[in-house]
Amino acid sequence: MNQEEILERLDKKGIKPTANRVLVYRALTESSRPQSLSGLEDALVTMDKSSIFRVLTLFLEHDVVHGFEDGRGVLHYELCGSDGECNMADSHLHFYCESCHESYCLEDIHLPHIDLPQGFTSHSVSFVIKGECPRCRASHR
Amino acid sequence: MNQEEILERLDKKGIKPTANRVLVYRALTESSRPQSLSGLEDALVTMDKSSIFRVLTLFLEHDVVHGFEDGRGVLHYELCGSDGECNMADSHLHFYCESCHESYCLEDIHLPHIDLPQGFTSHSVSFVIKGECPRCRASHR
DNA sequence: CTTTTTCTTGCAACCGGGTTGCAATCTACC
DNA sequence: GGTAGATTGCAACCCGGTTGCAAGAAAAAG
Repeated sequence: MNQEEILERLDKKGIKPTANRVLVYRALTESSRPQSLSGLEDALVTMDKSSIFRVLTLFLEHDVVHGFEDGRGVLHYELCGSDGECNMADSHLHFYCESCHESYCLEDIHLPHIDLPQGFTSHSVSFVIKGECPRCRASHR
Repeated sequence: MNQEEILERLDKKGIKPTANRVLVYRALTESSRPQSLSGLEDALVTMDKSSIFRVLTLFLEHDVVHGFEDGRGVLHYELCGSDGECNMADSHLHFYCESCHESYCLEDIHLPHIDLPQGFTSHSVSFVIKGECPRCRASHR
């Protein structure tokens, strides 16, 4: 994704494209997997942790990215594919590798529908499978 | 559950029943819902946080309790029902109330089976629905 | 083009859950 | 009772996340 496309995407989501915001967006596009705050800190040495955090918070509010927990309490951020309104309902499963600490989107597996007992209201769903990814499995065998 | 039963349960799991361990166990039985470390700190003012933590860690290792994350990165502990070997496979869903920060066991809803893509190995599953519990829903309406 | 206002950023400090080193205490066994 | 090992409390630390603040950059007003 080139500079033009990034600027356009941020504009569509209603975000003023500062240099840092473009940097964070680019770092996310350049990674094939979702990134955590600390992963982005390593990738963006010019930026302060708090600045990255604030950009990510802004991105979350504007549905530029989605966040999910990796099952240890660490938030991972993935770019939202859609251009306009984003439909969280048909969201997919994530896998967290306990060996390399990377997370994976399992796009093909979408979240099962759950009927909650009477009185419970759902705001969001956290569903992550933890284990070992193919890469790590291969490397230490 | 009385003192006798607690001692017996700990013994069956291979844990020497010190006073503190019994205290933690009792606190867990007396709560109808899973507890977090900080919840137990409030309930057990005589014990130090680190002691509670070490007891819980021991309990986890001996399958006296199970832990799950509430979707904010905080671990909640629930007593394991079984006396002997505990079968994590038929584990159930949890609900976390974002309003009162309590978690609920939805015993009736067990985790769906997921077929992972080739090469991925699952060690554990983290599946929590976040939202508002009946109690909170009722209280602010 | 300068001034004013607003937004954005880096720094440092803080927060809370979790974790550890260590010395003091307790327990079990001789 | 005396000693070895287990258990505990305290203080300190770790790490991800978060905030207050003052400096710097950008946009709006004059």
